[in-house]
Amino acid sequence: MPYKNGTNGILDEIFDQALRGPRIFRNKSVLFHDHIPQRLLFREEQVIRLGHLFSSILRNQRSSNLFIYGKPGTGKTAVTRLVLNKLIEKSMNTQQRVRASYINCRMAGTEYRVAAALARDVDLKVPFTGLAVKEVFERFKIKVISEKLPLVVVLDEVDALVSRYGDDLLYGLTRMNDRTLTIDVMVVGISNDVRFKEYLDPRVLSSLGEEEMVFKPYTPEEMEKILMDRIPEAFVDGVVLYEAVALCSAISGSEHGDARKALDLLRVAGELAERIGSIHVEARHVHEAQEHIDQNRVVEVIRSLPLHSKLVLIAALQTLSTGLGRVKSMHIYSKYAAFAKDFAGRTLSTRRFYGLIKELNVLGILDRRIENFGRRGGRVTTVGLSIPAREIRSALMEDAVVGEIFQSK
DNA sequence: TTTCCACCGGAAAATGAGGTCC
DNA sequence: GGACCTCATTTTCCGGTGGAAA
Repeated sequence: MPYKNGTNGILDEIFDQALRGPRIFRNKSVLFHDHIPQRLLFREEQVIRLGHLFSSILRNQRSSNLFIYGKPGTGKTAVTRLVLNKLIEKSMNTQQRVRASYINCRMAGTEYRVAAALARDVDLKVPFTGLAVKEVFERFKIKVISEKLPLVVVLDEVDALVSRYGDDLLYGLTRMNDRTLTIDVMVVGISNDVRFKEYLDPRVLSSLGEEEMVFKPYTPEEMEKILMDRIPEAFVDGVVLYEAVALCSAISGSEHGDARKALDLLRVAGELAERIGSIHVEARHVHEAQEHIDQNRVVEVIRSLPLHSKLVLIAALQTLSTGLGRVKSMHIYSKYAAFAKDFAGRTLSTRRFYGLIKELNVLGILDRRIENFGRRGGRVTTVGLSIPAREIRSALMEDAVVGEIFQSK
């Protein structure tokens, strides 16, 4: 579509349409993951139970540690944060001060960063790096003991921490309730992985698992009611058609009852409807939203890949363009090695190359299989594409270095 | 049944850049 | 300024793999 006055003209038309076009959203933010609603449908039981557990802390008594598990999008984080926020609010309105720390271990990334986040939540200054984890934890412990304030620590996606760094930090936290230390620390561990408990040291398991909570997936009917509950706050009255809500519930219901997926679909469907000037959010917008989310994910993933992963992808594209459906990974490696030498100045080892192929497979871009060709051929990795070559190529073209390779070939 | 191929992949070590502490 | 720390990435080492061929 040609625009007058170049970029300025494009922006004028976009902004004018936003001002003139029909209004779809009232408050879009309630459809984002980080929004914590005032009430959580179908989770009243969990809210009440967690409230009872947290209330001991408010009475300055030691509370049982808690382990929460359930699949993604079942409300674990929302319930915990809702009750935690209420606890903090209550403690501020009364004389009973409570310290609370919520840390997402996957977002934090490393054991050091989790320890540093704990320390910062009790108002300690901790550098980004340079100290031993034990040192940071020791400073945190000294501060907590000196303050004598009850503390609630919520470690979300705790499996990401334990699977990579072991359970030393968890052990240290659960040991803080030792009778010789006169402080009350409640540890709440949240995990998507039920088997996570198998990796824990029995001492940590017996302490962390004093109480357990399981969050079951939402049924499609429950999901529909949750969406209906958010719609009056999120959208202008009468904008969202029932067919769109039913479809969002059905799609997310088929993916283990993930409420986050349902909210994403509804939000993106609303954005698409708004963009084309529609006065309603319809089922067709939900279908488009699903495609849009999948496509955007691929483009974003490829765009954010490091240079050598992009070079491996180009090598795979070029090797596969010979017409074969699948190729041996070593054929891709020789092509990659030539690109890497010319455009990156060095070539990664085959071991690292296998790692990159595996990562691209996990990301859903390459299809990696291990096949056996017997005594002559041995056991090799063969590679195909998981998504159309043109999609990969167009995402890769955005990179200056990689675009140059395409132009030079 | 054994041998052999051509990698595969786990574990540990190395690297280099960021930092703190004394 | 030197010892020591984290962290992400990469390399090195070496035992493992599984099915066709011998």
